[in-house]
Amino acid sequence: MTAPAPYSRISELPSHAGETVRVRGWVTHLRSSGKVAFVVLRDGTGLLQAVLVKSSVSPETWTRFGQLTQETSIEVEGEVRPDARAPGGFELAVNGLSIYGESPIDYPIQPKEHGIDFLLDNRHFWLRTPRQRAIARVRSEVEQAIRDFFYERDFTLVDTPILTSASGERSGLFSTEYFEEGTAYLAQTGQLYGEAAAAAFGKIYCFGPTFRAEKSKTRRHLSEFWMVEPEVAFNDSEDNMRLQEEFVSYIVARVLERRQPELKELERDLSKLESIKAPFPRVNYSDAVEILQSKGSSVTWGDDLGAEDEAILVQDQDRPVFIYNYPKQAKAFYMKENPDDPRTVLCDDLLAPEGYGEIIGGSEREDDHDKLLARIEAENLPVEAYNWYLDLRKYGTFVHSGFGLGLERTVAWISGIHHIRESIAFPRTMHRLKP
RNA sequence: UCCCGAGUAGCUCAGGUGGUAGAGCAGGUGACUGUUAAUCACCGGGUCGGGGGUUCGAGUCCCUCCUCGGGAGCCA
Repeated sequence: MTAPAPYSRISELPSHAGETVRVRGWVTHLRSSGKVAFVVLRDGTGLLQAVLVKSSVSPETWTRFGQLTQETSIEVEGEVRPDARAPGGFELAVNGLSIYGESPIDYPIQPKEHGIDFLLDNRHFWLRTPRQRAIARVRSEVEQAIRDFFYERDFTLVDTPILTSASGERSGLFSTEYFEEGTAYLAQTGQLYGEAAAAAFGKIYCFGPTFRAEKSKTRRHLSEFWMVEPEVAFNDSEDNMRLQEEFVSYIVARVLERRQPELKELERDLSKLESIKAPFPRVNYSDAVEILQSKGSSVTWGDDLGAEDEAILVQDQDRPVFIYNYPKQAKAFYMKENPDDPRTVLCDDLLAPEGYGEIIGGSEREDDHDKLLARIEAENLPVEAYNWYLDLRKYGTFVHSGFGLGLERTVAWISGIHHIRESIAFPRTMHRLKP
């Protein structure tokens, strides 16, 4: 009795040419020509064409081929051999086939066009398709690049709470009951906690899911999205922007270096990514308003910039653009007043090219206790919830800056996909909680 | 919340001026020894989103509700 053939993943097959191996996976295509049959299977590392010749397999094996349907999970055993006609250049000459789990004929995803509602309802299956797997791998690479970037630069990762009492942003909050403490809110940002941690470690970042109950229905919004937020003690707003452009350039370079097959699957124009190198253009908010007005926009000084305005500012740019120092009333309470123009705050938005919109919002934080307290009161925020945050300005206040980068927007931009919902495995949008 | 658009077979869609529905793919059966989203022949498949109205008659016209999509605002 001989030992069973070893298992191999599809990507490893070229190194097993001439050997007999077993491969496990899911059926993606079936073709039959009477006495020769082809099974294409997927195992997450690639596609394998397995060939069955009726005269050289057992009758039982031939019968089992007839029972296969799309997405049946199977094991095939056979000899690996090079063949130019096979996808990947190698195929398996099958001598054994076993079925792990059958798949009824009503498997919903077909190799054809589907509508978006149908695909989102079947997201758990949609993930199995080549394009969606490519996006997910780009996302995974972006996340790893984010962690490596900060690790290499001696930032400490600090995980911040998701259940919070105070919020950092003004937009919609998800709430839930919290024991005897009243209402808790799902975090919209980890920033305030990050600021506390920056005084302990100097350089920190947090990275996790954040929640916005905004009733937004656009291709740039999710109600649950991932945000990475570094916070650096003694960085001013200029240092902050330099960190941002270095960070974004690093992420793009990493994906270009390691995810070529995925970018090819996504038909991404690589030249658009290759030009993403620091430094990025910087446009002062006031200058931006003048530019926009000269191009016919109706914005007036003091307004936040709308989606159309942002599109105008990035058109013809081959890399992201900083818009910095917005009016105070357009921005959050924690941003530091600009000493050179107190109507504005020291902050920046980083707008991605090709119409992907704002991928980063950053600022120097208000480090003056009294000014910060005045802003909290002016916004009618509950001061008692911010006492600990105000304490940071009372006990050894320090210049510090940080920013938040939206992971899904960044992944959508790098992948070149139209809608942000495909950049996370199970998107949460206004009208979708399943699957 | 506001402004558009769409709901017809499992999926993607077509159905001038009202006369109770079609195609492609998927599925079933058969043929084929090298297929690449195989090909060819035949077969089955529908509460036309729900409700109300006009009409002899509504997928089609009117009202209403629901669902979904696109966009705006807000933001990452």
